[in-house]
Amino acid sequence: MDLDERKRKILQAIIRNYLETGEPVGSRTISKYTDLNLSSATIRNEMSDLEELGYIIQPHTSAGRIPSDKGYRLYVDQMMIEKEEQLSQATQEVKEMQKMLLDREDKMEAVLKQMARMLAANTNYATMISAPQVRGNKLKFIQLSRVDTRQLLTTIVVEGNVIKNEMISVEQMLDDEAILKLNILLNTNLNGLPIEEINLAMISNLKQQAGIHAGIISEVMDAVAAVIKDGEHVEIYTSGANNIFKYPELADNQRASELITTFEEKQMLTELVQDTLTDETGTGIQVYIGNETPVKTMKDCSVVTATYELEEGMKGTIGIIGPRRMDYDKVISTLKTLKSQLDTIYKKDGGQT
Amino acid sequence: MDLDERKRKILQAIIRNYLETGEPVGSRTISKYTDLNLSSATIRNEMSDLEELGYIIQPHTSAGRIPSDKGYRLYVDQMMIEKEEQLSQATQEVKEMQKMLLDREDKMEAVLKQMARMLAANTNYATMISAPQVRGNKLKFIQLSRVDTRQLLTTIVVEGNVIKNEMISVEQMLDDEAILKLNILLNTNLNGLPIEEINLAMISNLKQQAGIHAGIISEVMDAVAAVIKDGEHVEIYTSGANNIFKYPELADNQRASELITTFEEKQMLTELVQDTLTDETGTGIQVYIGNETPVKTMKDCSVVTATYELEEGMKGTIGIIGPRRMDYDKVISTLKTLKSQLDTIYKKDGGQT
DNA sequence: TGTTAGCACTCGTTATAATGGAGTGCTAAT
DNA sequence: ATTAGCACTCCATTATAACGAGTGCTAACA
Repeated sequence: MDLDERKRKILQAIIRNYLETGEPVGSRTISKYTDLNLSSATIRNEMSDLEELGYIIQPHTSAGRIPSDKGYRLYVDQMMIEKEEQLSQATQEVKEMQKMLLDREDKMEAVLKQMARMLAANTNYATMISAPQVRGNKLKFIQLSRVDTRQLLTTIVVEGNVIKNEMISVEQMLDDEAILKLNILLNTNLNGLPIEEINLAMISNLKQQAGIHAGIISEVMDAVAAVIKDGEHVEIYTSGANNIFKYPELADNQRASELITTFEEKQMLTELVQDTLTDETGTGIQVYIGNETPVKTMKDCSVVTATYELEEGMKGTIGIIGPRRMDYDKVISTLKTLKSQLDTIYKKDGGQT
Repeated sequence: MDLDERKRKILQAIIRNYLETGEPVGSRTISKYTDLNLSSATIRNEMSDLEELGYIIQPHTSAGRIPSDKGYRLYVDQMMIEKEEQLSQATQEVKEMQKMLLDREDKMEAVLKQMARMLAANTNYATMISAPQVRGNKLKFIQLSRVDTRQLLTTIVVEGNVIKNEMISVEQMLDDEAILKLNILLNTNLNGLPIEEINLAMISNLKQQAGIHAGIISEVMDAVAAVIKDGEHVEIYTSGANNIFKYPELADNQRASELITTFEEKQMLTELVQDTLTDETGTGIQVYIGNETPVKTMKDCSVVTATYELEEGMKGTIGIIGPRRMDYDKVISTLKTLKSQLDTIYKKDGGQT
């Protein structure tokens, strides 16, 4: 099953060439391309073997060969091994990003959006990036404040510094003392509590203690519930969707429409994030070739993802989506450095909401 | 310059037909289509006139005619007059939306996104919707709370209920009294103040009073500044960009790529919002045909926009972007009813952040 | 004077055929 | 095991023809 040295070299040459040109590559091309001086006829024989083994495909008789998914897979795996720990010198674009990331005072949302845009511009592929999923599930702080005669503001802070505000309208006016009491009630009972431990009994207990202000407790608890729900929702930013038009094999109406929809709806991209986060291979980089991707609309694409991690448990995903014949080398090394940048820069004390 | 009754009828017939088919329409078709019994030859003469007047165009010598922008313009204007105050019966889709809008407890962001999606699904065009621009510029409430030994939370509420939170890290621990003092300081000085009246002198005054906690005041003021900046940034949601692939005249790579980029970047859409908000025609509905749109990448599209208004000054824009041959009638009436729904439902006490 | 039938003409679209060339597979010679 | 040579395949390109929808114009008609 193993390929001998020569076959591997030829396969590699085919793939390299195809990545550049996007055209099926013939034996004569390879015969000149490689340093092993062989005639086209010899190459033809080898190619015939490679096809039989499933590494390359002939679109039709009398055309050159193109790599199959299996071929790409071998190529990528091999590449990953060779490049191991080389961790490419920071390229120009990565330096730019680094500079950007250091500007931490910006909201994380803005940074991520900007990063997606930058990656897209630099790679000429479509990109996505998911915000770090907040695992923090302990209530850290909860407070009611009077903003207005008729309006109360609830502020809820969850571990990991997720902050949620909610306005509550009240009919009868509350005096400062009542608010203070409610605050004490809420904080003494809820502070430090894992969210899932808040149950019905506890809520009704709180309500009872709140007396005539039970209604307010209800609304506060609704807001807490909303925080949980928000936390489950994965925010995803995308950029460079238009890049798919640069690759004819993706640019026909049918495919383009599907892909654009996928990027726009983002819903389906969460599957990708999920898959990436679970299936950890050690390097934190994953390559999906063609049908391997969990998102079916991307079966004609390749996807390279990297997971990054801020504090304990806060993980996010960066993904690059391009044609099968994407420049895996460049993409992977870019992601690798970017990942390590993120990991180191954000490692200590996390971001803000 | 005015068209006689017959010419107008013919023009209308041409446009109607073209809207449906997307194909150049010939004289024979019209001869049968209309109720004025005329032979194709007569129609041909009339069409020749209409072309000379610039209302229709011949793509090439032996093809039918298609409407020019001027033709569309006449058609739309005429339609707007006829339909005036008819305010179409609520169609099925509008009813759905109505139901959705009543569900006000949702975040406005979610509602708007959902609405864009719905509109896109119902019309088969691309849609955009801008969040109501917050004009509220008075500080309503400002507060520091201790969340943690090392972290303070700033909560800022601006008129119109825009809420902003910011975490501030402190080195030396603050006791409750210090925080209380700071809060009093901030509120007595800033509450009810229009944001633009906060100047350097005032800030340095505050800092002086804060003594050793001047650094915290700085950070709070930064957060206030951020609120202003946020307010200027117009949030725009889009949906149904993929719909452009349903119209061959927009679906070629060049155009599609441009349009997709426009939708993705959203930046350029703000021009549209701006234009819509300023140029008020009374009805609140505006129609841009082809080159009339302020966004140059949409020169092959038509855009119909509606402005909606919540409280005083809080205006937003809904836009529908489709091919020149869009179903103006349906789009306009849908937007009209939707607009009035929004206007009435949200009119009293505005939404939340 | 407005309307219509008739007809030659235009021109994009579609279908069909012809040509070229890149690339293969196989065979026979080295 | 390698290679030169050659027949063969099949896509892509180009050329050619046939088609037909639609026009403009003219002449006849009410």
